[in-house]
Amino acid sequence: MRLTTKGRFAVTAMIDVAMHSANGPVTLAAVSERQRISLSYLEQLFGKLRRSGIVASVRGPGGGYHLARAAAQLSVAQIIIAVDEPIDATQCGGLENCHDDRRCMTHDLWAGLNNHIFSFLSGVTLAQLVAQQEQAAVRAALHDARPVPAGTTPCKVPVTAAV
Amino acid sequence: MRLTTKGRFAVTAMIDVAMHSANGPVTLAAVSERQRISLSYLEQLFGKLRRSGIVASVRGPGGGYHLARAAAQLSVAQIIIAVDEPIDATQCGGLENCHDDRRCMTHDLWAGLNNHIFSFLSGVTLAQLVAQQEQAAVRAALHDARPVPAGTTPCKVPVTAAV
DNA sequence: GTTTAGTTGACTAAATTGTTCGGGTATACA
DNA sequence: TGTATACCCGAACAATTTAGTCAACTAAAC
Repeated sequence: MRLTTKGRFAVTAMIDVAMHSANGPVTLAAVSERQRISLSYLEQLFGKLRRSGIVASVRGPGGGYHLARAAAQLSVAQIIIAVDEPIDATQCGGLENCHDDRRCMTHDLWAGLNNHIFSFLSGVTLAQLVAQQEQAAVRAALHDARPVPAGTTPCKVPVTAAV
Repeated sequence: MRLTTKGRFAVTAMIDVAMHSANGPVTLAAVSERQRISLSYLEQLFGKLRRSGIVASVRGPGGGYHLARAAAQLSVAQIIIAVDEPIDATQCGGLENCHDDRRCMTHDLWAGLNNHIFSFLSGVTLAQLVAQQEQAAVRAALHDARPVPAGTTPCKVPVTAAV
């Protein structure tokens, strides 16, 4: 389980698709414009998502992508694994000299941590993220209706010390 | 919170230091040899770990590194954050055009997920990993004492489908 | 048949990863 | 006082990954 910006792009795009798929398939051009992700990069990502059975495509005019399953059935872990190449076992990937117990330390260790993180992200569904996002949109709308307090910018995300 | 092999190297090295610091500081040369990580790479990583107050160094003969705090007080999250450059806010990093509410979606979203993963990895301490590793060593010793069943290799890590 | 939009592949600049090299400086010890 | 040990530092480097561009192709709607 790697966790890079690539997976984040994919999840962001998937949320966009989920939020706009009420009236038919969503084109990548629309996602690209809304989320400011390059169209060709999206094409690469959605190629993988499609081959992983996470989205389905409709070709031709009026076409686009839609979720292959219900948003509640799609987890963040599935999306990330679909686009992020699996991290290779690096040293002792079944090949040869793994008799030295020290070298296995890394693998045991990260297999365990991987499982933890994986099961955590498996529990986060696309539906949850969409709901969270829609609540944020409502808050933003209410916020716009009232005067903005001095010293606060609209997009002040609490970056939490560059976590 | 990024999650790459760099952070894994750091955590692996930290476990090694924790497990061998009973009799004085641990040299990076020893860690390098045991964990098969290049010495200069370790120097880079431990430079950051030291500047983050996670380890302390002793110079001169007999010197090396030791934990700056008790292993139970050091979390995986701290280690990873020390060595992994903070992921930049990419698009609207406080700079300018963030009035479009769509663009903030990414940030809100990942701030939330980051917090989840961060708090999870904050709960995993170095002491836990060391204990887990020592149990594994005991199991390996017992395993060596008995004949290995046919078809099982000593280092058969359950890779769990390249998570 | 023309337009729309997915599909594929090659190619690129930039960043990251992990390593190698080549020098320093502080300290224990003879 | 020398010398070996080990931390410290920075530059340079190949390999990989990231993110994006370009160009050609195919399926389907109208």
